[in-house]
Amino acid sequence: MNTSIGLVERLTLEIVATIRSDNLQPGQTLPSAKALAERFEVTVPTVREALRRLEATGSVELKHGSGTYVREAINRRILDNPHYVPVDLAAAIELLDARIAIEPGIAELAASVQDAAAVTSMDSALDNALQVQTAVPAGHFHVELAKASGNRALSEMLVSLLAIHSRTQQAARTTYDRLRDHDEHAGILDAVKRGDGFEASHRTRRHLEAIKAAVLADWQPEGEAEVAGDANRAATSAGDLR
Amino acid sequence: MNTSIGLVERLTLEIVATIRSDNLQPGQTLPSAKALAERFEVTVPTVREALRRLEATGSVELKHGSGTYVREAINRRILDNPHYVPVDLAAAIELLDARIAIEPGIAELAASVQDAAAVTSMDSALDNALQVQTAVPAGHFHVELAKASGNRALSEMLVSLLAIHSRTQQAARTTYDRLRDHDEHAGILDAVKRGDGFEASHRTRRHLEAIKAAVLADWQPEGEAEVAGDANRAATSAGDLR
DNA sequence: GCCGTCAAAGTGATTAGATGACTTAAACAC
DNA sequence: GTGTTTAAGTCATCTAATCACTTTGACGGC
Repeated sequence: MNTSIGLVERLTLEIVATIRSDNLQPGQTLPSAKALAERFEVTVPTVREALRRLEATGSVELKHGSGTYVREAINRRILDNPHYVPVDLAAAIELLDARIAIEPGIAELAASVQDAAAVTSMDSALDNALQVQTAVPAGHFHVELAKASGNRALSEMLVSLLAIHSRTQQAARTTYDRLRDHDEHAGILDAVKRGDGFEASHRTRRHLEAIKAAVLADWQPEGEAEVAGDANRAATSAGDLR
Repeated sequence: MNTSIGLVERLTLEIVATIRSDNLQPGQTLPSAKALAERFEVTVPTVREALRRLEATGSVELKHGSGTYVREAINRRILDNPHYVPVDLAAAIELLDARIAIEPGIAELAASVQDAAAVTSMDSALDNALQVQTAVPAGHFHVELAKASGNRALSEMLVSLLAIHSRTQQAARTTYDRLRDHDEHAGILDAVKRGDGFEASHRTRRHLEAIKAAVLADWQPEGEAEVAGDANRAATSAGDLR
């Protein structure tokens, strides 16, 4: 009866269960594929198929010659599709619209929760933004804001949106000013600190709508201007979709 | 240079690419594993590992003895983690909070978009709800509402939330009345039809908060009352988290 | 003693071939 | 024409082996 699902899928869930029961944290290594095969009384190829499943969902990482490592996403419930390919500017706008729809609510929640630790994280995210920026970093202001809401489902959704965005990004270059970006973030953070949910929500919405407007404006000149002034551009366009 | 990613991951992306370029739709079958192995000049186990990745993300389904089938999720960007296990009542509340944070915005969007076809879908979803209910059906009112927003990222997020919820559900039984549920849906739909975004948003929020309140109230009696009146309960508790 | 080189062991990556189980549909008998 | 049987195609799993990469520790030069 229980065998209505395949051996591989069952094995996958068993591996996840042992990761949890053994309290393995992200960064730690799983037993070798051979060891897992013996423990669960299956063969190595079967184990590998199970690990590939977990790899696709970001739960583990297979490092050639090194081992299999637990990854953060094992604790996430909402993921981005790692195999999704089509990325154009329309998709970028759609993602921004999605953010406009959900982030004001997140900001409002964050203001009502008032988590001290989360506020600190947002503070440092504010500074980080003026430095270098990586792909979808922990320390991203909007992600920290979502975490401050205390609702993991919400922050996971935002992380997913931003992850997708980072793959779309090449198509959507923005000229959104870095300093303006910083100022608006500071305004949102201020409202959150004061516990003013309405203001936080409102500012977040305006912030994202301004970014969207900037993206659309940047889109207007169509084919041209694509090649011009890369160096100059880089100085002002780094603020980007945050 | 391009080989910084493994053979399996590259193969996975190539398979997705050919599914798209061959315009294979959900329900159609992929070439056999052996055929794929020959086409991409790898061996069958390697192909299988790639297919397992796609299986984990819901992009394909491997049917024993039959074939490999394309599935809907190949067109989704946001997914639920199929390997996520821990599910308790606190998680259910968190998911409801997430819905409260995002669905009002979705309803507002839907009201402003005014897609005729989507409204029709919501109409029939309204009726379906009084009939039997499956897991996370297409035809679910809130999903159709999200689709009516015209933003796929939003509807995908909601589908993910509900999919997670359906796995959590056993822990969270609600006494939310089916008729009340229907009436509130009708009210939201009415507001959407009128293009009254504010009203649609407001009603959605109240609707979800009422459900949350019902879930919490049901939780109060803690350990007791869990076993009592299953038959009676079933008559009124079917409305559930919609 | 310290540090760099190198060899060996451990681990994942990929291949190869074979067997079993399940599904489907065509061939066959009635 | 209908039902059963059979055969082909397909996924599922296993066994066995080779290759490639990483890490570590021993060895020897400095």
